[in-house]
Amino acid sequence: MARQVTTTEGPRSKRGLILSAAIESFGDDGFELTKWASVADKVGIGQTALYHYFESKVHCLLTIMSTELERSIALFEEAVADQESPADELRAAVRAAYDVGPREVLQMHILQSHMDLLATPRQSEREEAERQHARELVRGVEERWTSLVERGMASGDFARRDPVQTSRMLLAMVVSVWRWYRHGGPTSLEDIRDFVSASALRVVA
Amino acid sequence: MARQVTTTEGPRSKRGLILSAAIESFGDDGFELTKWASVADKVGIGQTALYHYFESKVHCLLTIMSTELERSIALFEEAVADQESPADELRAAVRAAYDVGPREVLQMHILQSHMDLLATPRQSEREEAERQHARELVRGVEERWTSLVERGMASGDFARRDPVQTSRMLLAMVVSVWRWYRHGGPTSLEDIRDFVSASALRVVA
DNA sequence: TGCTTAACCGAACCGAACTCAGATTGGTAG
DNA sequence: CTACCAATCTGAGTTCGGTTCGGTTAAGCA
Repeated sequence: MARQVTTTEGPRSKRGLILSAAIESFGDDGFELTKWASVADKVGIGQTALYHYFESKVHCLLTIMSTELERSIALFEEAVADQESPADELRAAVRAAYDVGPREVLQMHILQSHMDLLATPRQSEREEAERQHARELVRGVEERWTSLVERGMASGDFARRDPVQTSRMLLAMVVSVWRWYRHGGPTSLEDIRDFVSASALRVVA
Repeated sequence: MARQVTTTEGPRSKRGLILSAAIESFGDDGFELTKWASVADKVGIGQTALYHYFESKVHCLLTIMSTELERSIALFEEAVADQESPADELRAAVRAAYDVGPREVLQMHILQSHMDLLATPRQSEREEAERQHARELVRGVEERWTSLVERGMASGDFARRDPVQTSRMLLAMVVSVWRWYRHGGPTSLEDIRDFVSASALRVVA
């Protein structure tokens, strides 16, 4: 019964507003705790209007996750390019990972908290497509970190070890922050970034 | 409207069976995807009988999380005790973290996937109590790792850095595994344990 | 001015967690 | 052996929130 869901953005589309509202609610209160209807309220439309833009609450969540993954990859690519050494690449990658505003903090938090949603297939076609897409992006992130590590090992800058496991450790350190970090909290992102950066370099040493 | 929920185990109590069934379902299929009623089916009781043992589906989840946290702490304590050096303590702690059977793998997976549930208060009193308890246990885990790190820094075995941030990095590496590891998968827990152990030592170097 | 279609809505639907008002059952005291 | 109490369990609802149905409104455009 494939519902009609607008995929191209019209001029008076509220898709962006819905996404922003959802990111705030999902990020602050949690996905399960936020009522889908409350997102509609925040935007100022009826609940059913949401289904003009997203097939379901989960579809909206998956969209948020994909968006954030795409942004992360883009920033990673940009940061890593034109670096002198693998060590510089690693530093740049970590720096890029924490080059975020309040909104991206929430998005990363949402992403990390619902990663396991990507593991099991979805009933609806559109949701499943979005899930596959997000999965590919996650894969892309992992591959980029792994190949960064491999470059470092090849050049002799990093110690030779299993590059997949190594990149997993690095990624674990980098993303773990989003589980507890809150914008405006006691620790600054700069401090975190520097600490993670230094730790990461020691892991590949 | 506090419902009567048995807290002491009677001889014909099915609490343990329910927990086992729930761990399997929550772990394999995910908490949100498993129908609470299906857990009742698995045990062979009516859906409503569940409420004799747990106030809600979430209460059951929180109980599983607390149980696993208690087990982890106990094993940590046992492992760390009587070690020669802080480095040995660290090795022992990592070893203990991966000293698990199939059931504990699922429990750790469930625990890690729903950590953020501990962040926001619950409506029901009993759920809230269980949540606070789990929160305290998490705090306990963090404190133990931090104090391990502090001991190492004090003795000069570990480099002097922020012990809280350091322990966060270590913990991130150790627990990140439970997000992707599945019992019977391609990588053995021994390999993982050794790799994490070595990486952890480099982080504190 | 009519036509198309993105955008929207009220009312109804439905599934799954949960409540209610009792019924069994097994151990135990008399 | 019987009466009784507490633990254990149940079928029949209720609730709540995401979702569907069957349309209406309004912006852009020939």
